[in-house]
Amino acid sequence: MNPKPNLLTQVAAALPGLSKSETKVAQAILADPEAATQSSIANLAKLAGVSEPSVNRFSKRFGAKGFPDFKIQLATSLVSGVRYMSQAVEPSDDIASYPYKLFDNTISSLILARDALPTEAIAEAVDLLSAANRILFLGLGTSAAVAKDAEHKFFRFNTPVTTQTDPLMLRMLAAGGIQGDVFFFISHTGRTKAIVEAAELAQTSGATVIGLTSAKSPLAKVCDCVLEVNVTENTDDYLPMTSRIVQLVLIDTLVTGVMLRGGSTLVEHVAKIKESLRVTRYPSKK
Amino acid sequence: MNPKPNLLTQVAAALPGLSKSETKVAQAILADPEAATQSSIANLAKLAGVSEPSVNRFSKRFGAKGFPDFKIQLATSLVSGVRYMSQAVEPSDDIASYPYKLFDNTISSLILARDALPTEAIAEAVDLLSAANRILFLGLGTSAAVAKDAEHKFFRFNTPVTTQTDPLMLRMLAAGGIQGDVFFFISHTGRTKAIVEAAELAQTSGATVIGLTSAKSPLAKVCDCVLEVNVTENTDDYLPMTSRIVQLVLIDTLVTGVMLRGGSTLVEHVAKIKESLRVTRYPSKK
DNA sequence: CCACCATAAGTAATTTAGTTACATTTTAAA
DNA sequence: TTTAAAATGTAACTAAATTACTTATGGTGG
Repeated sequence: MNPKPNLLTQVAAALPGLSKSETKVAQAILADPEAATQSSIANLAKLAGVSEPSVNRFSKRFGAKGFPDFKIQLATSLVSGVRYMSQAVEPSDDIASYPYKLFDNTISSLILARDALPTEAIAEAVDLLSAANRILFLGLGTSAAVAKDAEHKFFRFNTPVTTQTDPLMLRMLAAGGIQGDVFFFISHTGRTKAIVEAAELAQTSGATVIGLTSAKSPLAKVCDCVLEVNVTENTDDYLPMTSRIVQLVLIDTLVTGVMLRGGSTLVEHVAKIKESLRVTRYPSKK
Repeated sequence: MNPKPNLLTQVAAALPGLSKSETKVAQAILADPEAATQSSIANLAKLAGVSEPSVNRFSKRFGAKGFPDFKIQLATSLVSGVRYMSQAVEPSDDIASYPYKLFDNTISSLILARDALPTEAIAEAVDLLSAANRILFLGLGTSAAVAKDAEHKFFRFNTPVTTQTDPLMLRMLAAGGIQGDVFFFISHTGRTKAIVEAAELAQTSGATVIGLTSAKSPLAKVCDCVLEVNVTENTDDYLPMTSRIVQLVLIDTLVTGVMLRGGSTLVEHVAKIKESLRVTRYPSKK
């Protein structure tokens, strides 16, 4: 089952019930688990100040076949995460499996995305967004929700922000773009005609065009700055889900980048806006 | 630095450049990496049909000190994830650090959320949503974007779906709720007055009230079914980000649950809707 | 086309690591 | 205080991994 008890946690939890030398071993491991996965049984025994068999017994107590096996389990538990290459949801899945599969899939996608972040493009996009007089987040369908979220975030800065989902309005907006405008197009496939056409219009209008899309897509070709997000959705029958999550986190990254660039002034401004919401809420107990 | 190359990926990537027996070893490992972490060098050598030193050489080729070390690295790489619990973004962060921090934070939150999933509540919510005559996703501010996303997802089913962000409309909607309506309120804090009041109204109107919020919040108290999401945002100065991601993935879970419950009929229905979008896109090359 | 060198793979010996069996010590109870 | 059970250590043993060395393979220049 999925909620895997973390070995390190287990060791910590078992501490009170352990014997003298076993406690020593546990403490030695807890002190530097990383090192424990690297050292031999002799080394760890010396470190803990006990004999080798004590370490061996300790290992077995925690369900390992022996010390080497224990080390492997320990190494695994040091990485909090998900089993790699997660699985697609199947009709046979039930409540005990599909929620975990979904979370694992999403987490995997984020990990893959993180390991292939287009940092240069991010830096460039932050520059462009920071310098913008007006920002327009444009996406259709699922990407509309992403655009809306981006609007909410960027709205807190001093720059005017707009979103639009009507294709005709989109065309008009794009055609009327001027220098200082940043058109931010969002499309997972990068092949939605209305979006690509609007991007082309915006491009010729003199505005800056940023695309949050997959590499080499038609949309990517007409952008000044492409934020590549390559997520392979493993859902043929079910709905695409993980790509927009990655998009959202990437937008968080941009927001953060713009804030960092803006310095304390911007941070204060945002804090003021945040504070304005306080009265709309019931006070927190603590 | 952060982008840690996954050992398994590395092995797969190196395949073309490997010698005959090394390829055999690689294939044996790739065939069942899990098993490889458990077996001895002799065992793996036999499995791959090569000699033990070949396996040893193979291990060293990938930067390990020896075979046992290789096994540990392999075990670690099977669990891809985040090493340390999250760190807050600081003003001193630059492009090389903050994007990774943000992704890591998000991933950590998802892992924590996954390990504390309210499965019973999810199952209940799936039942309620499946049986609904009408579903209303209601959230304000950032949660409005989440509601919009939920609407997009559930829209694909046969059930009418609505979102609303105008507080007055919200009150009226809630007051006019009837049996068969499912009001789905989204609020990270669970203390937004407009939302809590609407939930109270909906509750008395006879409709079903589901809340996607944090435990023990005012909103949670007035719900028939509470989907608890406890994410501690570690952003005082910066913006809250990770909570909505967790919310979105939880909504994905509900969508999936409803689909699984609906069986092939519903899957076909969704496929039909998906197909209807094809003509709005430029065709994919392959 | 052969010879030779370089690279690759295997064999066997050696070394290292880990485990087991047993002896000793400690601790707690009678 | 004696005794038995649990805990720990010692030393012998077993298994695993590594190294050094030998044999095979494949490619290149004579």
